[in-house]
Amino acid sequence: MTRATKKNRIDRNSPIPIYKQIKEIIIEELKAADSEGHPAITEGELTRRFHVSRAPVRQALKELADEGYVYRERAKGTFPVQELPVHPPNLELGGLVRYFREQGMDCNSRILGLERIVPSDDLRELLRLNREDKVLRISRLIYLTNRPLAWTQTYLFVTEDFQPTVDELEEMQSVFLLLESELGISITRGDHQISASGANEEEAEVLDFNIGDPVLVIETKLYTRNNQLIGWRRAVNIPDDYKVSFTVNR
Amino acid sequence: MTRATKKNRIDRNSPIPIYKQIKEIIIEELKAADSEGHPAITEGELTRRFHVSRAPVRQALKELADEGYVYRERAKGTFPVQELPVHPPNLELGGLVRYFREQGMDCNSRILGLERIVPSDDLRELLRLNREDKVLRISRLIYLTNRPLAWTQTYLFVTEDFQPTVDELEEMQSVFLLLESELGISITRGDHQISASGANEEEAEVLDFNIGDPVLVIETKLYTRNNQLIGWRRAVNIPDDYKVSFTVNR
DNA sequence: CAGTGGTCTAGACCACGTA
DNA sequence: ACGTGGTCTAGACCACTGT
Repeated sequence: MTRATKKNRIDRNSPIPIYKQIKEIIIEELKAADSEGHPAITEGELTRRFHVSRAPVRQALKELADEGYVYRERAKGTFPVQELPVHPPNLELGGLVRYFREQGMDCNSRILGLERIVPSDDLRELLRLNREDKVLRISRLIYLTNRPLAWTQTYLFVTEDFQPTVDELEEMQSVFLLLESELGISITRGDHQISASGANEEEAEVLDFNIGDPVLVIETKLYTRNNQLIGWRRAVNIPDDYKVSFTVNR
Repeated sequence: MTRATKKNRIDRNSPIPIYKQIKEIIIEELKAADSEGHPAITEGELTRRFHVSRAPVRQALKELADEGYVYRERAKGTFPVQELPVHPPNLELGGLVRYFREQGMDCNSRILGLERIVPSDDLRELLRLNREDKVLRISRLIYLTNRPLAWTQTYLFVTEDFQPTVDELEEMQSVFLLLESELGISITRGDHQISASGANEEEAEVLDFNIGDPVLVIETKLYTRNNQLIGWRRAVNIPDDYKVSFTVNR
């Protein structure tokens, strides 16, 4: 720590829980640390520093460990991970365009299609729909520096009164945000399946790619908070620019 | 619940923590449930049933939620997820062969190469090695029903006295298990990057595939428990049979 | 209103690592 | 011997949901 004034106070009147405040403070300090020393955070230290009990301190450290900021070793201590985790939201749901923009990259998207259709047999079966049910289909092409990056097709089983416009969708950058603000439905779980295949004719045309050239396909089952399967998405990605990265801790 | 005798007792003398015992019992009951009713587990119910305090019950339910067995809604309750999670260990580290075998599938593997080599410049830089350092390279071809499924090349920076034989490796099905039992080093974190590409000449030959046909490539940085980068792995997978699947909860 | 999960307190005992 | 994180107890108050 290079001469930094450390925050030693928790705001007990804040609506933000104590453990979250502690988390934020620690993340800030990890970022500020010049990766030289090994500040070795301990529970005792934090309880004394903030005058709180162990529970919020433990919850903070637990979540930091889960998120890859620190690792904990019994009887040794809690240590910062060298490279702080970055989270390209490859597999988060929505918000890809916004993420690239935040990285200062030239990224935008265009809605290719927006309609209510009768789903294919496979999709109807997957979503367990009746014969007469229709789904909302949103087809979106995402560009990075003016070159196609990914083509996503999202199918949602929602009430007819959810009628987003193309403008709204391009504005919001994510159907899911719109779903949340308009219907109060949030998508909180995604079952992803990643595979590689050769671009078919349609995909090649949309992505301005060659037929048969390898593309990365991510298919996702979309679930609401109460774990109702509400939709499905297929994303076809140009592999040169689009890679999925993430971390698995054991 | 179809007339099942419920376990209502925790073994307080067991070395297994209470919350884990509770977790196991709940998982069993979720599996046994005929997916009809919605047993709605609550904290109060469990504390009364097992005569324990809230802490272990909360820890059990928290982990079950993290693992996708249940979801929790404030002021409403804790509810089972319809489809119980399955965990194909695509991205777990090692043990792929064992997994397929447990599924009753005909899966085996062959060691194609096992040697200590001077790493490429890229790899040396990635692992931050000195010019004279050597790494252990293990090349393994995995078959499913006698057809090539995946080709993995694992590079580990370990002391010279770790000298596994081909037999040991084919026996153990995973270098990582061997590492753990021989040197006490466990690999606990993997940073994965997934992409698609066309098979190059070498990959095509090894996998008995066509040059340029799409393959799924998973490159992984391997870390020990103290988050030391100890190795790197490149897995080239036949996409018809090998898909990566996993769940993201928010 | 009673019941739920979310947060917090102030203690306790333990296994394990370091010195 | 001492400090660490892991587990547990027995309370407490809160916001929110259902009736």
